[in-house]
Amino acid sequence: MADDAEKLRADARANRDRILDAAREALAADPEASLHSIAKAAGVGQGTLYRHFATREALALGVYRKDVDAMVALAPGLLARQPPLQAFRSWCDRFAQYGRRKRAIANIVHAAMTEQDVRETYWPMVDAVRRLMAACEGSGEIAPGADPEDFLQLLGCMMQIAPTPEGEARARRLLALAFRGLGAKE
Amino acid sequence: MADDAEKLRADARANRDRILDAAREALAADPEASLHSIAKAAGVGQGTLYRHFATREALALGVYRKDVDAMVALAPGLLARQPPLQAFRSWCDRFAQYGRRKRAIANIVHAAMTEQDVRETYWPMVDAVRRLMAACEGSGEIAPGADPEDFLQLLGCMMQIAPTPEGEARARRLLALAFRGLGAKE
DNA sequence: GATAAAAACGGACACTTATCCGTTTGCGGG
DNA sequence: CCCGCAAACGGATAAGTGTCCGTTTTTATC
Repeated sequence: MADDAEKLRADARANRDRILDAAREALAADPEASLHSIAKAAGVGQGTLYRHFATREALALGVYRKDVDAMVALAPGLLARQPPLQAFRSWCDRFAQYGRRKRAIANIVHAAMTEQDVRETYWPMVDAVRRLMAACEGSGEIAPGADPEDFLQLLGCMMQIAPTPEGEARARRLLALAFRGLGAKE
Repeated sequence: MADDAEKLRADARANRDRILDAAREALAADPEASLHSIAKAAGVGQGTLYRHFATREALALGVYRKDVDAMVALAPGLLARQPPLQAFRSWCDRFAQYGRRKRAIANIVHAAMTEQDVRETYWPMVDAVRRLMAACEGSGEIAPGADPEDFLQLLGCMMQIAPTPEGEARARRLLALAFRGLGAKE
C-alpha cells in the first residue's frame, strides 16, 4: 500500500514530500497550475519534479491517492449498510460526482484506464466495482456477466461531464441508463 | 452548408485552402503533427494558421468535415434499408468505430460537445441520433423518452477506447449495454 | 573520517501551443 | 489609375511540457 517512496535516498524522500506539499496547495488554488511553477514553489528543479512524477496525472495521483483510496474503501461499508443495488448505485453516484467536481480525479481515472504508469491505481477501483457488481448479481438485482472494467469506463465517461446543473442531470440519466443496461430493476 | 470561407479576401481564401491541403497531408502522416509544422508546410506564418483555425480541433474539423457530414448523412440511408433498431445499431457501431480509428474524429466529437467554436458541428450529429432514435421509438423497439445528446455523449466515450482487439470487444459490449439501457429487445 | 560509486539534483534546452502587433496587401471609391 | 484602409499576414514572443546531462550529494565501505 505504502509501496511508493520506498528505499529512497533521504534527500530524495524529502524532496518528494516537499513536491507533494507544494502540489497540494498549488492544485487546490488552480487545478491547472503549471508543473514548472509547482517545482519552483517546492524549491526543486523541474528535472526533480519529473523524475518523481513522470506526468501531471502521476503527480495528481500522489496528491489525491488518499482520496481515491477512500473512495475505493467506501464500497464495503455501503454494502454492509444497504441492499446491494442501492449500495452500487450510490457508490457510482458519489464516485462520478466526485470526479466531476475535482477534475484531477477524473483525469486520474482516465489515465488509469489508458496509461501504463498509473495502471496500478486501476485495479483497486476495478475491484470495488467488481465487489459491488458481484453483490448485486448475488441478490439477483442485476443480470450476471457484466464486466467491471467496462462499467468503470462508463463511470470515467460520466466524470467528464461538466458539474453544471444540466451536466449533473445528464449524468444522472446516463447512470440510470447504464443500470438498466445491467438489467437492474427500477 | 458551404458557409465557411465565405466573403473572404482572395488571398485569405487561397491561404485557407493551402493550409487545409497541407494539414490533410500532414495529419494523414502523423495525427499529432505540430501546428507549427503544418503552417510551415503550407507556406504561411503561424498567425495565419491560428487566425483561420483557432484550435487543433477546428483545423481537424476543416479537414474532416466531409467525413463527418458523410457519417451524419448515412443515417437516412440506413433507415431506408433496414429495420429501425438495426439501422440505429449499425450506425452507432460504424460511427464509434470510425472515431476509434481516426483519433482526430473522436477529438472533434468530444470538442463539439464541450467547446463553443466547434459546437455547430454538434447539431447535425445530434440530429442523426435523434432521427434514428425516433424511428426506433416509433416501431416500439426502444423505450421512448431517451435524450439523443445523452446517447451521443456515450458514443463519444466509446470513441476514446483504443482500437485494439480487446478495445473493440469492449466497445461492442458497451454499445450492447447502452442499447439494453434504452430498452432495446435483444 | 576518507573515498568512490550510485543516486539524485536542477537548470539549460528543444519543442509545442497560442497570442500579439507592426507590416503588407487586396480592393472598392474617387 | 491610385489611394486609403480594412483585412490579412507572419514572425517575434510568452508560456507550458518534457528531456538530457554535467554536477552535487548521500551512503556504504574501509
